Amino acid sequence: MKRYRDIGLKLTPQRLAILEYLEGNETHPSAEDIYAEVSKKFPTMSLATVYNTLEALRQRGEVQELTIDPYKKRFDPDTGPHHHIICTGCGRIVDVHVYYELNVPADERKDFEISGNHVEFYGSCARCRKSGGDDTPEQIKERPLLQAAGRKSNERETRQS
Amino acid sequence: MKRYRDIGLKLTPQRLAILEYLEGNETHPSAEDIYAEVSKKFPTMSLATVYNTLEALRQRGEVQELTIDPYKKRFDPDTGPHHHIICTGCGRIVDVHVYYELNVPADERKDFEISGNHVEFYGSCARCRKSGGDDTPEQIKERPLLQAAGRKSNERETRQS
DNA sequence: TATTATGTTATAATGATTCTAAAGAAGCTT
DNA sequence: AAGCTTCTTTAGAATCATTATAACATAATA
Repeated sequence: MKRYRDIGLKLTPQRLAILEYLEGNETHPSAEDIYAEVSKKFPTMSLATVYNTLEALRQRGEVQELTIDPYKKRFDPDTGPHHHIICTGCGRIVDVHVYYELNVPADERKDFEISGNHVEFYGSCARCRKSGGDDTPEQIKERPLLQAAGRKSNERETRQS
Repeated sequence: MKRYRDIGLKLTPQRLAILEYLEGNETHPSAEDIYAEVSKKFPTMSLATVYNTLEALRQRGEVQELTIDPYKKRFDPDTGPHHHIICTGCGRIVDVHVYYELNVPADERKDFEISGNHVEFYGSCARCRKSGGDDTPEQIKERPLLQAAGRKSNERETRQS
């Protein structure tokens, strides 16, 4: 990830710590997750700083905001094109570095000009399949994260691209 | 959409109105949108009723909750498998009824058992491309909905499925 | 039509995120 | 290395979407 100075941001210790935590991180942490970790090193730090920094980075294309988790935004330092699988049991997210050719035929495009795409896969991770979800966050225990109904992986739709 | 009784829900005028509004609706409304409309007919109605009903329907697989809009949940009465394009200018969402074969190779699957998928396309609608986005919601004017960085539609990733 | 389980309502509570205003620190400029 | 200016941090309040609560109302059913 580029150094802050290169992208027009002042370099502060807090930002460095956030950057360091994010660098190569594949857990797709929420702002809270980042705060929990980074505030160990900077106990007086404010959650707002995390949000500020994330937003600054996002605007400069240095992190991407994932909307796949209905409970909160998750952040991904990998800004290259890739997709994700989310565990509907515990919310764990992993990367899928596969390229899919996804064309939208004109009659389905409704006059939109398409600039990008992102595939969300739903599934259940090894741990959740075994353990009955012991480490499942409370939130999810109460209201499990359901995938889009009917979106079975091998059901067929209208046509193939 | 099935009648409430068939899915174990009491039929109330409020629910009927919500159902009616949702039936065949392709705008992917938020809870607030639904409330705005339905409360015209039932002025004493509470937003909570909308949320309750949506949640009840969701649990029974009668609507699906979309997480594509970072500002709020959007609801879709079409529970068959399909995908979406969201306008990064104004947040409008349209359906994409196309089937894509999306296999995740074992080495990218990280022990997940995949049960479904959903493709989010980002783009800009005809209206936004012309009008400079005059009808863009305040929210989005202030902080435009950015698509995942680098997720250009024709960039190539690791491999093709 | 009485009973009972459910649904509705207003309102309070929650949780994630954003805003505010004051105090602090980076990065110049000298 | 001191001063300035501007950006950043901070604590805390504010906001917004969403969920919970508890009293009241009503649909389903016998």
